[in-house]
Amino acid sequence: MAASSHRAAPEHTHPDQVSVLTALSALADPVRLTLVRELAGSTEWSRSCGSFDVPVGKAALSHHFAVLRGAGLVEQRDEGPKRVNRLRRTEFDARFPGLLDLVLHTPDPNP
Amino acid sequence: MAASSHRAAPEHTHPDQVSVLTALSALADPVRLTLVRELAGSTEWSRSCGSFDVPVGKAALSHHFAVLRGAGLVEQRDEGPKRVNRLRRTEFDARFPGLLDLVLHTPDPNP
DNA sequence: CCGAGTGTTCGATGAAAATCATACACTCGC
DNA sequence: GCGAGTGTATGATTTTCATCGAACACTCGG
Repeated sequence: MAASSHRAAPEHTHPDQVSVLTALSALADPVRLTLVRELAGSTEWSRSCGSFDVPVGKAALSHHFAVLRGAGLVEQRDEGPKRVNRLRRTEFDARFPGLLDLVLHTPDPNP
Repeated sequence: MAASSHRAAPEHTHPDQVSVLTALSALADPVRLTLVRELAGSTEWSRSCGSFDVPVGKAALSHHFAVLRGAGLVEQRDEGPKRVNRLRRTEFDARFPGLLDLVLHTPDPNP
């Protein structure tokens, strides 16, 4: 039979149901910004939650991924014991054109 | 002689010195989002701080304008006893192309 | 020179959000 | 079925942020 997880599938919010305020709030955090950027530079479904280089414990990390899911930014799927991620580029771009590009390609000012 | 204020001129931050995180954080607040939107629909320098329809006291309002100034979103000038505002559209657009348009023209999802 | 109008500053308060430590749930290789 | 690896849930702590009230500063018209 098909290999399937007995674990509860994570709840996802489609970008179309996300308000501007929620989208901005989700991105207005240094840790989540790092996650999104690192995710954008990786192949889809290639990164598990624990594979990101952020200075927080795994509980906080789990929380941040929940926020990103709720903002329609990230999709997750269970793969064995790991939960792998994908940036919802096309869907999010359709809802908020240019926002991801901006966040990904705008360099910080010189101090 | 030229009419001049003896009041301390407000400190302004140019959008070029603003980080993505700061810009997003400034916009990720319901009150400030309202201010920016209302400002976008008005003639430049036509709105004093107190002329906005937001449900906060004047102390909080003053704080929000300080944040908007710090994010390079708003420019202020003293005009008599009032402090009048202007949305820094061109400059902010040059630094964060599309962000203001997005914030101003993206409708909220149907509940 | 007063008084009304307008904003800012300060200190305190309260609510929201991030974080942690711990305990739990699930998957898989051995 | 154990045990390691991975992520979630819960509860407590901390930090951050928005807010308010009151006091203060400035401008202008009388």
